[in-house]
Amino acid sequence: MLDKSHKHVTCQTCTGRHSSLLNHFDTDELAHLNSHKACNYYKKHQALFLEGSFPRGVFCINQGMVKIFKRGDEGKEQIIHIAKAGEMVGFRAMFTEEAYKVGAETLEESNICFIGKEDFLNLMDSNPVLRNGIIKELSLELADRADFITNMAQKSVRERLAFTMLILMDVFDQEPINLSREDLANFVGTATETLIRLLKDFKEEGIIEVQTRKIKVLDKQRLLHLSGK
Amino acid sequence: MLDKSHKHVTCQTCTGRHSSLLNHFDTDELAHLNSHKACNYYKKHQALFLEGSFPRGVFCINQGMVKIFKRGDEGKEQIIHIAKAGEMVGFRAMFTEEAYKVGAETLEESNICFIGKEDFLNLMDSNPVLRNGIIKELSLELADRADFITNMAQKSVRERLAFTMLILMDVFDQEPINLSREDLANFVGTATETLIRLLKDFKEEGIIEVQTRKIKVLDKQRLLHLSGK
DNA sequence: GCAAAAAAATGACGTTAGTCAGCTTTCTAA
DNA sequence: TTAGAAAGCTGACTAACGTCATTTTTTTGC
Repeated sequence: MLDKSHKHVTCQTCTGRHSSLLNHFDTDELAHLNSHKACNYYKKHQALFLEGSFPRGVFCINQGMVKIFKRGDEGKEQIIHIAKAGEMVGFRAMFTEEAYKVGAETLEESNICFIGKEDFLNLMDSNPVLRNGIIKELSLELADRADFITNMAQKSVRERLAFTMLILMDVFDQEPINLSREDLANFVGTATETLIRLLKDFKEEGIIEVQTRKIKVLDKQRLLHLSGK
Repeated sequence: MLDKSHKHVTCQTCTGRHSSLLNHFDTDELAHLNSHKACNYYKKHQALFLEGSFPRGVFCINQGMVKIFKRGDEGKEQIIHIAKAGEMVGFRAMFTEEAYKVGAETLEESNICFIGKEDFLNLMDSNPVLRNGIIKELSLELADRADFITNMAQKSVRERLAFTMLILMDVFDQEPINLSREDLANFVGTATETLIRLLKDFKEEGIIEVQTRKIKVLDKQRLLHLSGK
């Protein structure tokens, strides 16, 4: 349980920052950032922003996990990305000057800071390292998405599940994967029932171990092999 | 047939430029750009760059069309995007400082200019409008890709074909869609045989008219409806 | 700690779309 | 102009996966 009263995370001591786009900030910049941000506790399943709303700034995940998703025509979610501590979300739409094309929601209770649009754009203007970091980040994500699309188009659900579990192992670090079956299905891009059946197969094949909703990977090698890499 | 001898397209008179990232350039900038670029004639099916190679600059399409694609594990291409006159390709990987994750190849004979990495990065450094234009472009493409992924995951092949044809109507402007069945299948994300069968259905339903490989859309409304928008 | 609600699991069934094999039309280059 | 190659097309078959209906388990709030 996170401490809800501990509202002000300080950027100077934020552990996620070191692996983030803000990792190169110097003392002055950190102080400035720290005084211009707002810090918030989010409970599980709370929205950061909705598809269709307009961006007012960027979110910086201090602790927790956030799913980025898009709703298809029948209302089914497709999860595009899961962001973890140190990542920033919500800045892409800020640059397009359009409404969000995706939504963002916490997967667990989280501490998330907010930097207003003005402040962030000013930071970018005055800080070429941040600027270039963002350009690089956007470009990396584009390459990732090309991969995602190709997987969706050409791999079986079984292969995609293996691939998705490898991504999730990275997101959950050493912890067991802890997502609802529905979220998992919506990330893989399949029906919940199909996902459940495949999980059962994986379990019977000794690839994973399941405790209610928590999934522990026993055989990463097989996942790598199954996913076709 | 393009004039192969006409090797030097001048930026000042390039028609595609007005709808491109370079549309705001002033006289001096254009002159500088013009003298720093190289212009090349590409024949049909010629590669601009290969997956795995390293970027040396950006390509600016003066005339023609270029497919951007990624190869899946079994070697099958997945087309991610089709770029037309006025678009720039190849700059995304330049920012990541990694090898290309996608390949690019002309779909028809084309005139394409090349701007070296150094020159282009210098332009970006000194020109905030270009810089912001690129950030915006990257962000827009990311939103597009989220859409693409969701379509792939949730729509039937028939729906995806309708969706793809709408995109292609835009790419081919008023001309009939002119792609090989294989490229079309690789864009929709299906087997060539399935694509051919669906085209036949569309034809019988009066949605399209087919002349050998050229496809003319007769009923855009139905496509919109079919694609689920 | 219990009742209600939500999530997970299972079974039966039908459809979609992929594969393979063979045939026909169109394009290309000598 | 024509032969060979490439692209396009068709048919038969089947596996993968989605849907719907129902049951079981887990979670949640009082």
